[in-house]
Amino acid sequence: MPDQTHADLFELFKEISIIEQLSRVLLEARLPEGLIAPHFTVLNHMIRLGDGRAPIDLARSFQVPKTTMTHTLKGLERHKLVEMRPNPDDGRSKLVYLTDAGRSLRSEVITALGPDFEHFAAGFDMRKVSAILPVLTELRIFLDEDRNGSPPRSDRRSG
Amino acid sequence: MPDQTHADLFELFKEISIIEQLSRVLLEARLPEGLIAPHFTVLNHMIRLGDGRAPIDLARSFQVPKTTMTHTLKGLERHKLVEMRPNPDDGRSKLVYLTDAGRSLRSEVITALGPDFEHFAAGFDMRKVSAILPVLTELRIFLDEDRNGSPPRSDRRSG
DNA sequence: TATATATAGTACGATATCGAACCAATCAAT
DNA sequence: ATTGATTGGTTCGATATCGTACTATATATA
Repeated sequence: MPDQTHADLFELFKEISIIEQLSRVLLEARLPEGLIAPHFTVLNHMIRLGDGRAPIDLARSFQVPKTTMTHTLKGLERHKLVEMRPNPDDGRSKLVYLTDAGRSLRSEVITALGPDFEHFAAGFDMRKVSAILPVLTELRIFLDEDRNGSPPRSDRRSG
Repeated sequence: MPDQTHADLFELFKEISIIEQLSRVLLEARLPEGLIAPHFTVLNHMIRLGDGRAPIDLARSFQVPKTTMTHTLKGLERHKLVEMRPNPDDGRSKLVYLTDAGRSLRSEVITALGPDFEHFAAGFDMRKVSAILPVLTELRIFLDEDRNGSPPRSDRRSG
């Protein structure tokens, strides 16, 4: 039997995995037909951190293989939520830009989530959420920086 | 702009989504070829809560469509980590049992994660993990119970 | 008992994820 | 400038996820 530290970490990741799944289902229930969580996540990321990045940068940010990002971006393109332009500084790469429709959709989804959030806040002590948020952020940053030290299993990092 | 409650919840689920993905990559790096996180998760679940349940029960527990669970169990069966027997009490259903190999594998994976956990504990204040764990559990329980009040989008619930 | 409804599981098709292999462009080292 | 290694992106094949539709069995109700 592992020690308490191991047990806590095991439990931590188990709870997080379940919460991720349940919250993903909630999000996807508010997305238009044909879009799933990764599509929305990419839109949100670009609005927050700026568009005009290369797909490979997005793949790194989300820690997914570049083939996966290619596929996700194709979906967003098909729905006219982003558009791809050539990168004037590098003939190999493209740059991803949000369309007006992309920006609008992101806002609409957030609005549509409002009642879900209200319902949540009505049944759960939001002070507890606020209390754990900084730790989760710290945790995410730690894991995110840490992975850059581990050998990648494939082209998940940098190709 | 949504209020602080909305912003916190949005942030909460975003962080959890990222942590889930990073931790899943860590777990899968320790799994044998051909097995991914859901396979391990099902093994772990059966060891903790007992085997001999029907696939539909597992699907409900993990909040995945029953077709997904069928597929996951097929993978576990192919690797001889579980075996399916008919349910003597219900001709429609089967019961899923762990094999010795299944039990062993689960232990081995946990052992293999040991160094990862040690590394983690060396770089992150474990008291913070212990502190947020009860809230995450409470959160998971809330979401999990809450979903039973919402209309399902398909056969994710109960078929 | 007969029939309608509900449930467990599977088959199938569409899309998603991901690793391997590949191409074109870039960069590094002469 | 030439050559070799690296990098961004795509193609392709394997597996995963999920919704729809279907079969078989069970349950409810006439």
